[in-house]
Amino acid sequence: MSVEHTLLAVLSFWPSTGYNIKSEFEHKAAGLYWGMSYGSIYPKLKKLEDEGFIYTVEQEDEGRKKKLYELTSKGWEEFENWLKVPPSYPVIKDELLMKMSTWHEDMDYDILITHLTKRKEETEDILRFVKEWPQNGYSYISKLGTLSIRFAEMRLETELKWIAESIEALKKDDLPNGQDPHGNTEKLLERRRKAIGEKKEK
Amino acid sequence: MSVEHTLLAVLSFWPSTGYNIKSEFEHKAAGLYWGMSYGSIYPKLKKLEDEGFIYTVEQEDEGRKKKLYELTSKGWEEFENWLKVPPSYPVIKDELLMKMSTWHEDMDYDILITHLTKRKEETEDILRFVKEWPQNGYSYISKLGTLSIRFAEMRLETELKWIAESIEALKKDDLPNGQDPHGNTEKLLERRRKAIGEKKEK
DNA sequence: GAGCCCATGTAAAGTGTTACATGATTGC
DNA sequence: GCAATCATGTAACACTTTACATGGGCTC
Repeated sequence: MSVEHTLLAVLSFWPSTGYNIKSEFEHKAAGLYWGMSYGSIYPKLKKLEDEGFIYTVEQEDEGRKKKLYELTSKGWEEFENWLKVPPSYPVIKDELLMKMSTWHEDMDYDILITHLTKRKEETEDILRFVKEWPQNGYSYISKLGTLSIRFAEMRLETELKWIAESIEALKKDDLPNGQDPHGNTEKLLERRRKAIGEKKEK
Repeated sequence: MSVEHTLLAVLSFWPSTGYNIKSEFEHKAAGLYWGMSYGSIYPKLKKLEDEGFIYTVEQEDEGRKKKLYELTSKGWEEFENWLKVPPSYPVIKDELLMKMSTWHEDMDYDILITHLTKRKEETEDILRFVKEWPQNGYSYISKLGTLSIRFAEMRLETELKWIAESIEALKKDDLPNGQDPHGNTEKLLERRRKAIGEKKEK
């Protein structure tokens, strides 16, 4: 029931519309929140309303009609009970790590360096945002929110450090030794060459 | 097509069975890989075989009958083309951060400390595994695999550092100031109390 | 009046997990 | 002989995204 609880959590800050929730999640703040599409948000909001966790505060004052949702007492209770449940361990899907750790020696390292460089730029962008966010003067960030953001900051900085080290190592071809007790590196290259019918280069 | 490519990547190391792939992913190595269930693995392997990316090497020598899958030349090609595609930015779903940043001041901090402590233990377990893995003498880890593991190590150590700092801050009630230009903290507590009909404590 | 952002919603397609069924072999 | 592990597979369910439909207001 995680999407529902995320919605309750967002609504705990202040009453919001479905559209608004989506935009809040758009810049998704470096892993603090994760994205949701309208296709999940609107039906879930309706469901939460049907079940009595939230209610609509119709708004028409600014010309546009929109549906503001607010938590009911049942909604607050559900939200707070969810807060008390020990969180499950985070899931990280990092394609770069997957690719890097399955990269093989007949594949040009330069392409990998390109991937790392792209990642570096993206991470720098997010880090810049994360650093400015708690000082922009208008966003609401609670004391504990600041602690969470501190984590994002530390994590992103660690990542940049690792990227720099990795690019260095790749450029100098100064890579650490792996662990290959059964000569797998060679076997892999042989299997590959046999399969694609290539003769050994170098 | 990400699950498919993950399967090709795993098979690039050596021919494997569906069962074997699942076990490889079981300890999922700190975010380097992510889990898959039999319900995805077996149908996808069949699909990949039908499409000519992998083929079966029937095995019956050890009593048990199992289906070893190996990459075809088309499979190697597809795998390597996938390696060349710039990876998308990682998705992190961290419920602890979500809960922490939406925690409010009428919720007992002790529970949050419990969550952090649990997370600390889980992270320590994984870190221990990650550190021993490249030195256990039997696992195959390529040079680039070692670099990836280095990242996992750094990330986990950063996390532990942040957890320690956060627990300290919570215990001493020495939290950083947030950013609250519109008095949202108070508004939130008022909305909540109004909703659940509680009078202000403290 | 064209294009863009605000705003709500749905149907179909895609993707994945859970739970079960089945059966052989190994270790105690 | 019984439990655990090895091994393959599927059907039903859950969950999400994609793509579309709709319409008002704002700005140039």
